Amino acid sequence: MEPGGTAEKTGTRAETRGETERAILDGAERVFAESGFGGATMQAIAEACGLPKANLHYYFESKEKLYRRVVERIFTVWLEAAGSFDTEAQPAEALRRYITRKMQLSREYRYGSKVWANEVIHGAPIIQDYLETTLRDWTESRAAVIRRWIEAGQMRPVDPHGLLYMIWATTQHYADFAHQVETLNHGPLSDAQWEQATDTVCGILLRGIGIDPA
Amino acid sequence: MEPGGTAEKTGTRAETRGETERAILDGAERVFAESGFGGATMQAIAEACGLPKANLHYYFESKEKLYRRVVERIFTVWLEAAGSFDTEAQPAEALRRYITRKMQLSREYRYGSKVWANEVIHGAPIIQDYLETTLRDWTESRAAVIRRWIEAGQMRPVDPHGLLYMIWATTQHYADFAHQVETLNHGPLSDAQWEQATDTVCGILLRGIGIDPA
DNA sequence: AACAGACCTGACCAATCAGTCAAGGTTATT
DNA sequence: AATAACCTTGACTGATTGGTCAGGTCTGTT
Repeated sequence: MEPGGTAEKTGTRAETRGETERAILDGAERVFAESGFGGATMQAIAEACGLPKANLHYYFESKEKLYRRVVERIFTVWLEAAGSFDTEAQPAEALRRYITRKMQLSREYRYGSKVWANEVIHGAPIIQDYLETTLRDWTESRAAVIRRWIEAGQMRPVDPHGLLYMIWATTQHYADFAHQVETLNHGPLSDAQWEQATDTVCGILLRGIGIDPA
Repeated sequence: MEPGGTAEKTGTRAETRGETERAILDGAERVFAESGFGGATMQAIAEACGLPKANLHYYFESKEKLYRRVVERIFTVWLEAAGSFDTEAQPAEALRRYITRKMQLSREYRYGSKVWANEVIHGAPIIQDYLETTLRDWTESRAAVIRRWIEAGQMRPVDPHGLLYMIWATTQHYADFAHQVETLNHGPLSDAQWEQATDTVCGILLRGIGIDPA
């Protein structure tokens, strides 16, 4: 069989390696999301990405190291989602963009979101350092932006952290609790339903902080 | 040793049995919340409630049966929290009461909330039937109440399900993501901080649906 | 006091898991 | 073509797990 394990055509060593690693990460993300860290088995991850179990240990030292990489990946995606806070001066457009983007990510990376939720629920045993450094810095800088908007009279005075938590909670709910939402909806959300959900979240949150959505 | 295992004084058989069962359920709730279903071990639960492992199997047939009882317990508590929907005619007071109560429950039953979140994240393998029957019925009846409020012009027209999801997401966030919140807060939330968080959630959600909080 | 039935528990099993390893295959380099 | 480095994998292992069970203890009843 080819070195890549799957059927891709030959590339450079580095390319092939990168593809294999990503395939493992994708499979692991889904299995960790569906079973949790303790419930997931390396065998199940191996089957999810079509590789023999021993091969996983060749690319990732241990189950824990693999898990850490999965969590780091979704964290990075989320951090990048908040460019709007820096580029937009007006809270209305900035927040609408951020919320919309987070809703997109909930639809696109539902497994990653679930893995993160799992990790935090269990007390963040693996990524506690990220919470205390990167996430804390990021949060404080965005809270400062919100505070400036309030001082400039561009929005109603609310606790910045409380507002951020509400944005995270409401948008990630559509990924983490997707199963519950889909059960109550008698099936997956359609494109139109995702758009409506985004509108509802944006509308309530923006009006809630005293901004009339155009 | 006494029949109750722990040091309580003798009571009737039924009383003692009830107390032991509750002690096991409490310990199991915490362990399941901290480690997930797959990660939790019967040994850890046994230690959490100070009973030998074999004793657990005397009171609860299997790990799965015990888990189910834990999930059912928090579900029941939540269902009872929504009396305000029935007794209050005005959306302002009804919703404020419901949100406040849910925030209280997030503080008081943080482990139960986490177990529920875990279960739903993993696709509700154990309590799918509850989602399709009890929760669905409950949700539809509350959505109908919200629709009546909208028709009566007592609140801005929003998707009732979307609003319920936002209430659940924002209130349960303070239980499920308590670890993240506490890390960013440099410690557990004080009484005053819980009150402020409740005010922020109530204020934004109520204004968001066009109700000016008195 | 004696009996029955409920309750308790240390010791034990079969199954499963993360991780290892040695042997063989493939690719790049000279 | 020869060599070295990299990759793949079936088979194995020590440790852990959920669950069992036989034999003991305690409680209520007669």
